[in-house]
Amino acid sequence: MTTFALVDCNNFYASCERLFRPELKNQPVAVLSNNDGCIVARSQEVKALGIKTGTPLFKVLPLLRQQHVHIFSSNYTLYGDLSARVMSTLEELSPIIEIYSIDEAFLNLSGISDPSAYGKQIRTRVYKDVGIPVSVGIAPTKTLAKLANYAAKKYPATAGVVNLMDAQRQQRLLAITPVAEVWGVGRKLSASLNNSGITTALELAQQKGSRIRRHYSVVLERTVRELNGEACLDLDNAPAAKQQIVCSRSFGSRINDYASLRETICEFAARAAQKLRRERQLASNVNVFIRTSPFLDNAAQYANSATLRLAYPSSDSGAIIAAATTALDSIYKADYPYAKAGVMLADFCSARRSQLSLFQAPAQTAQRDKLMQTIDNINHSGTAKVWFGGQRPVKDWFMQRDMVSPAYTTNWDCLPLV
DNA sequence: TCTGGGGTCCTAGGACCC
DNA sequence: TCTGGGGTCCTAGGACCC
Repeated sequence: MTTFALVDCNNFYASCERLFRPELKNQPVAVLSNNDGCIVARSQEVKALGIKTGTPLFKVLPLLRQQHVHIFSSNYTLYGDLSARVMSTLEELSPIIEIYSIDEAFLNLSGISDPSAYGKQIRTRVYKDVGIPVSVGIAPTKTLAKLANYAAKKYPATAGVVNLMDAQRQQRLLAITPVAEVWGVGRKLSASLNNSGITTALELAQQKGSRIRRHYSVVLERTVRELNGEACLDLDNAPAAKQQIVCSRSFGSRINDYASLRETICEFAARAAQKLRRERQLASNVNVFIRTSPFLDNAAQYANSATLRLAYPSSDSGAIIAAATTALDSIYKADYPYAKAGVMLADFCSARRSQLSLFQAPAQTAQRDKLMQTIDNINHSGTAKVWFGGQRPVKDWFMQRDMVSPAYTTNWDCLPLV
């Protein structure tokens, strides 16, 4: 039997902000989404105020002010760097690890004689090395490890580590946990399950798999099995190649003219192409979407998207930008206040075994590859220094970030002074 | 006034093949 | 008028995750 551990950072973004502002310890901290739109991370004190993740800032701003909550714009440079530090510490503690998201990872603790003690060590070590508090859930399946981690966070008496290897402990926790907290049960499913009288995780676990499969899906059936200690999900050590790459943003202010929208699409296309090259993949499909704000109900709405197929798979910024602008031209309508747009790349194949084009000489392709590589090398650090003519070179024009903290760990000019 | 961004997996249905 | 059985591939849409 495998022993899974789920290590999850506590209030990750809020903890990152606090790390370099020690005076904010025990103070309420909230972190905002792009454009300072909604709340995406909250310290314990803010959670206690009843503010939910995803709440639009403007709805709770008076309350936050009144409670002296420290508000931060998102600073993904900082979070990404601290995440990498947490993950490399975890890799030293366990040879097999699956990085599941920016703030959590599954570890394989099979063969460790006292997993609970090891869980405590993990906590201590990450806090000492990186300064970020984590919680640890241990169980024979990933779904149960998720649940154990939930309990480690929810119940202070656990001191941040819950070991669910024992079947009776599993039952006790499942019985007091709402079904909505189960990994894979979201809003729609929990509402539907509640209607059928299934309100706790234990009640879900006691369902017959075949019945769940008939009424819901094979996915939920797998969840039921996992809740009963039958491991259906393996630890995924080497992340699979991406199947799509998206670059999209809501705008800090509406875009009303074609020229600006075109520049935005070029910028997204170039960034997506760069991500694609980092993945060492080639894309065949380029999709562009544009839309007005669905929240302005008195204004005329327009949303559309178009997909273009490239003549041959490519990661060439020039080819992808050209396709994206062509797609944009096919859906653009004047006189709408555009609020969001994006570029999606899909239908990938590996750059290592790509199909050559009948109409393009291999030497020419190699030359373009070299050009892209050179551009990536020049742009490697910090803001872009080389770009295509259609892109807008200034990068901060469409995003509102009024309360952003310094890039303490990645920019010499932002080093904290002691 | 102000509502994020980036992903995955599964299913159903249509077009098409022999 | 009747119209098999077995399959693939693609797309759209819906659910979920952080």
